[in-house]
Amino acid sequence: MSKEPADTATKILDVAERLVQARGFNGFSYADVADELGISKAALHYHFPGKAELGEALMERYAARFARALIDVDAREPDAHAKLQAYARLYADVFQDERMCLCGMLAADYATLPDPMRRSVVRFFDDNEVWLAEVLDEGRRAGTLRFTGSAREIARTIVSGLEGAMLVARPYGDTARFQTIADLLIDGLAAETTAPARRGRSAR
Amino acid sequence: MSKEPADTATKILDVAERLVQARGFNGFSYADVADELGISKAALHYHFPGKAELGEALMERYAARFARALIDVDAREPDAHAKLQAYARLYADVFQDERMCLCGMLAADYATLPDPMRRSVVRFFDDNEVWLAEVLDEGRRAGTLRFTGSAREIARTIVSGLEGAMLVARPYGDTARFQTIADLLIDGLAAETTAPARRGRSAR
DNA sequence: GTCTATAGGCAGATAGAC
DNA sequence: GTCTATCTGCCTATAGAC
Repeated sequence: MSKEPADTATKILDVAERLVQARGFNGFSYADVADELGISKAALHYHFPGKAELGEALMERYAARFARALIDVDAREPDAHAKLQAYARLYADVFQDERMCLCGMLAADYATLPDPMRRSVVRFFDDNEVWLAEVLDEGRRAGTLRFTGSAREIARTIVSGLEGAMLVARPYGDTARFQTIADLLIDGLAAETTAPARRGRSAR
Repeated sequence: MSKEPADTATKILDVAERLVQARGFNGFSYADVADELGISKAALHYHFPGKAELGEALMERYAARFARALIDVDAREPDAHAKLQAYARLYADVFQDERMCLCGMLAADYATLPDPMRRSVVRFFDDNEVWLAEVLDEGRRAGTLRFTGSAREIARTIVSGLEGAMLVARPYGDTARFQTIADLLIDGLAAETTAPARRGRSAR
């Protein structure tokens, strides 16, 4: 399903997305995208008036795609721990050909971003934390996850841990390096036992 | 100590470092630095022939400063857990006025960096992992840290966890957000108890 | 929708005077 | 060491023909 020829706007977004994920928002140009697609820069400006608008469209599509992926995970995985692993797999899937998570990359470029893009980046992290916190609470209620303290704080640790794992593993071009860290985060922080910040009794 | 007037080269490095940490390597220009110091771009080129050389000098100084800081930590903190906390504090100190860790930021810009800078970034992460792994092993031997599995993998999780925490917390301009995650990483991953990846018996 | 042509600005960098 | 002046090239963006 959904394998139509893909119109120009979509092709532009595809190429731009890959370039931003690999090189950052200040590391690619309209010329890069135009050359790769064999069209003129003016054609890009027809579809996206300026780089700011292109960036917004990029974020909008990425966030929507990610939201759909989370709904899929909720539908497919019954267990909270499995949901966390599926969540980490979403990141692992992105971590190909030198790509960062789009929002992780834009978080690095944050100081130079136009305001609408900034808001999208923050919203992305917020949404992810909310989803993760719900999964964590759900797992704790069901007994498949054990942790002490705030689910929201664990959620933040997972988001930033996965973003950081991509950031640091990318220079090594090493998927296994990312995966090992992701496993430690998920299995160590949220499953089986986790040490509370101070003086908590250990689970099990 | 060491509060001499600071020569031009040092002032250039100071300004450039802050700009790179805040805006990324592709988000600042010679003109930015020159304007802020009230000198000409040509003067910058006298001290650092090109942006690549400036970047290398930036990395060199940053790595040396970080290495000294680790030696200080080793000298001041007797306990492995305290060393980890002091290590996290090094990151927290950097996390001011919208700054990222220099190497975290350059990891994001990695695809666009000249080769010598790339090597410096990787070396920085390698050195940090080696130091952390030694602290972790030392703590395990002394009984102040408890974890199962490879110290090197835990070390990688800490490095990327702290880098990711900076990356994600920065858009919120929230130091507490960073600190909470750092505490969870250090106290949860390396102290007291930590769950092994699969089916391990829990410590304590 | 896509093109060519071009504007206008800023990037990194150099020459040569002081 | 630092300056002014300048170069060349790329950047984002627009105008107007097809």
